Amino acid sequence: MPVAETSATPDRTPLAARFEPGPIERRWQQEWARVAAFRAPDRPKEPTFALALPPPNVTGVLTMGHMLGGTVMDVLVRRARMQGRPTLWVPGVDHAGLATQVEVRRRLSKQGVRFETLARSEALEHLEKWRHEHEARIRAQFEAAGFSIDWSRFRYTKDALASRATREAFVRLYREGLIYRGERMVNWDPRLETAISDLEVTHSEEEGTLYYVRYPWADGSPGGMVVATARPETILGDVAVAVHPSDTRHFAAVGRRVRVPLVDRIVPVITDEAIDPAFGTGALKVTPRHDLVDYEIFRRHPDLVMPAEIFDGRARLHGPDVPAEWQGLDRDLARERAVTELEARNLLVKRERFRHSVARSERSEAIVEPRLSNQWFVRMQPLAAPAIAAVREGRIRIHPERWNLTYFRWMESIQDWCISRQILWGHPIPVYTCRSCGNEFASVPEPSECPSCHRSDIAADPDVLDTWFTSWMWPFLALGWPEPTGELAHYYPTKVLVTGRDIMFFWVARMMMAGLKFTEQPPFFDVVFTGMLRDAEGRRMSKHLGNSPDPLDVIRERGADTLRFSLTFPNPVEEDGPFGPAPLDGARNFLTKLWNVGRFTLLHTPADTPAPRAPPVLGSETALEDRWILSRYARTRDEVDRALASFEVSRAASALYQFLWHDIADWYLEIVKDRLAGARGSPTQRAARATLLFVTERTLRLLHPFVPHVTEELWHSYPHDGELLALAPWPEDELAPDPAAEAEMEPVLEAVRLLRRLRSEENIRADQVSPAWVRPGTPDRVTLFRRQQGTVERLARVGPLTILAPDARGPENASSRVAPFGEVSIQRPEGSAEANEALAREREKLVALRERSRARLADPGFRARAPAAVVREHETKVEELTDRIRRIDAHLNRNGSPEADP
RNA sequence: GGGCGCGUAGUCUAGUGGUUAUGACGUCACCCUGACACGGUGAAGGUCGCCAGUUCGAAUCUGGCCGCGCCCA
Repeated sequence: MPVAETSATPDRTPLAARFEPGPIERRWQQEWARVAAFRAPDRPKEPTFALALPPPNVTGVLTMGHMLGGTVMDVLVRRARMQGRPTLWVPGVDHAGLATQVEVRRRLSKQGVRFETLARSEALEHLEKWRHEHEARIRAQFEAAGFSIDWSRFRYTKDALASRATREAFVRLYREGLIYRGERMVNWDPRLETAISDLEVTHSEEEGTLYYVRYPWADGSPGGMVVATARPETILGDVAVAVHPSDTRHFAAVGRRVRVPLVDRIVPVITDEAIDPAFGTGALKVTPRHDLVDYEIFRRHPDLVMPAEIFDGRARLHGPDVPAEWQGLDRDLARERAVTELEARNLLVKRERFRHSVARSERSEAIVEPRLSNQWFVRMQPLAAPAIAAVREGRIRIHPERWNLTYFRWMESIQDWCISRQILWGHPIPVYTCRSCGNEFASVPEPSECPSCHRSDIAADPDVLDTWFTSWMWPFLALGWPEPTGELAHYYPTKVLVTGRDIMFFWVARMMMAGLKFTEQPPFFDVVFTGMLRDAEGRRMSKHLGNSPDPLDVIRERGADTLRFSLTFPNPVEEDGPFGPAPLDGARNFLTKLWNVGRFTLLHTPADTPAPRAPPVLGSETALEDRWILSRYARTRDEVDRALASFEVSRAASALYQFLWHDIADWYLEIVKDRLAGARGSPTQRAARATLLFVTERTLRLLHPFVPHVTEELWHSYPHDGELLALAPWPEDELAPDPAAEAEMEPVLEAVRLLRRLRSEENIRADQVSPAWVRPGTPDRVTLFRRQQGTVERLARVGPLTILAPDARGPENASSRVAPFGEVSIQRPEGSAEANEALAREREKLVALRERSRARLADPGFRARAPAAVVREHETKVEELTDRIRRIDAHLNRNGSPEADP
């Protein structure tokens, strides 16, 4: 294990010839852990940078989506750390009450054990076992990715502190009247036998049958009301038939009474605005206990009487209104029986297929049974208002900004939150009832007596809390709230939250509400939503579909850095995008490129070279390519900083990709090869070495947050100060872009490109060096090309390259291209036909371009209204194009294919 | 049904009023040139969904239409 001194010299590790991620990643992960590089300081100097890892559910293992979020977070955290800010990335896992219980229940049932028959303690043991297994797996996955998490501060949403915080929050809201218990229509999951929240219900279009049932008139007159229903079994709970008040078809029926089939209950025909006249016959049955809309209709009609329940918690028929022989039938059997019976009584008018929206429990897939039930709720409006204001006033910013709309829309129509669950795995609701005096009270500590009558005969509420009631406090709970811990004092509010937008409502919005309510501060200032990854078939990757590869497998096969980079480039992290072999290959290729650029640099860095502490000093002797690459570096650094400041992680990754591959590797490195291989110790060789070392070393720093292992490895082979790149300073703006150098370089690069193209068009063999000419348009360009002659010769593989005077006669037997800066020509090989098609095609293109600009200039409106600069631009363009066309014509004419200038 | 968003080369994508429309993958041709074939060089490939409008000027702004996606009912 290399341990660096704070000196220039040689703890430099030799570099393997081939990039092998596995050993590198293990080595640096161990080293980071050994020196506790990611442990947040206990007494930091401000300003700090803290971020709470969205705690994954212990339900399962991590998916690629977690890797994506983790990568974005690590980029932000590692950069902040390199910038010298005390940094805390606090991790944890979520007990995921219902979801976990479902998983454990499923596992046990495979072993032939019914969860419900277990003793409470035994069931909890199974749940804990599950939790421990998955917690370990999740942690291993995050560690393998190389995320710079402070594992010493790991938390769990059901640990003792979380329990304390949950009770504290509940009791505070309870005492303020923001939590209440009430009999409401809730979404009931009959398979799991618990209430669930609105957000845990998914709606889907499904094929169903619509039954038309005749309700005979109560007075015995012929006919009756024909009512359309998808659920004839609920007829047992009907209290009325309703029509829309303006529906003329049913005017005569309103106020009359009908006989409910199967139970022979007499009920009225009423009117209500909620009825859709276009559905069925426009007449609907009203079953207040089993439909939300019906319940609301019921409440608007005080004369109606609430019937007894007809379903139990497992959605099986029961109760006084259910015929004895139907008792215990489940919904589906009940429907069959009802239909059979209606047919037998000749009350089933018809049935038709139709598509309708079916509500299912996200957890169990069971069709949700709307059920009137006694549950605990949080009043959301008073909590939502400050959270809406925080976003509206810019105290919390959402990225990308367009999700603001979705956020506002949901927040502004927010419904009360059902937080009680009839399950085992969760924090108990801290409400107690005194059996002696009937007093109901909430208490943070477990109470031993009734605070009112002081007797100890108290009963705890049997329900537990929705998991989100704990996780909505995550950013401050994870830092120790409600205790006044150092973490809270130094690291709260956290700075940013990164997560998938699929949990915007479940979690993000609720966290804002909880933070503002309990800590009177936003829990974070920026929310960054990542996109959803899609598999090869274009489906969203999800735990649910099981179509995400295990991150551990991908890391083992391809390496963590490869995985991380493939998630940030080329597809933007904030958009939905594909994940698969193609992006992984791209990332691997890039890392190999980085590795080889590093190797090449080190090949030309003598052992006693000091670390590049400052940019190379520029002087009048400095080579153009050195100034150029330093300028490109300065631009790239600025772009990376700008992008990361606005959380555009992929834009930063892309800038670094382009710079390393195209500017450094494709151009700079090729240009300076000659200088590097030249006389030992010459000033020009030293300058090239220093410049190459500087730009590649700084690039390693800029890339480190994205691909930490490979950059750490390379950096240790570089001359370096300090022990770890992870703790090395982030590059500040040591130098500014140099537009003059870039402008001067451009004709040189363009000449190389054109000569290469000519070579290719003339089918000149790669190993053949052809004579070539450059005829610049101006004397100062002549000077430029005389200086850059060697560069053009080597990069374009031409020679000798003759630099002609602007008015010189062009070469014979050559193919030419015309550029803005002048012309380039290459000698045609023996026997090559005179091929001017390319030049003629170029001419056509230029003529078309010139026409476009001329047409613009001919328009008096353009001259009058366009900015002077734009007009001048087009005038210059026309001149330039005319010049180029004239010169093309000169070549074409000499080659015997004259064309007139139109 | 309501709302929101998105339609740019075969695929993914950059580009919020004037650019010869960006890049990646893929395709084709040539090349194992001493950092890298996980590579190099070159090329082909786009009526910027369609139709109107605003403007001197529209991929970019507005409206309508078509298609796709998401959220909510």
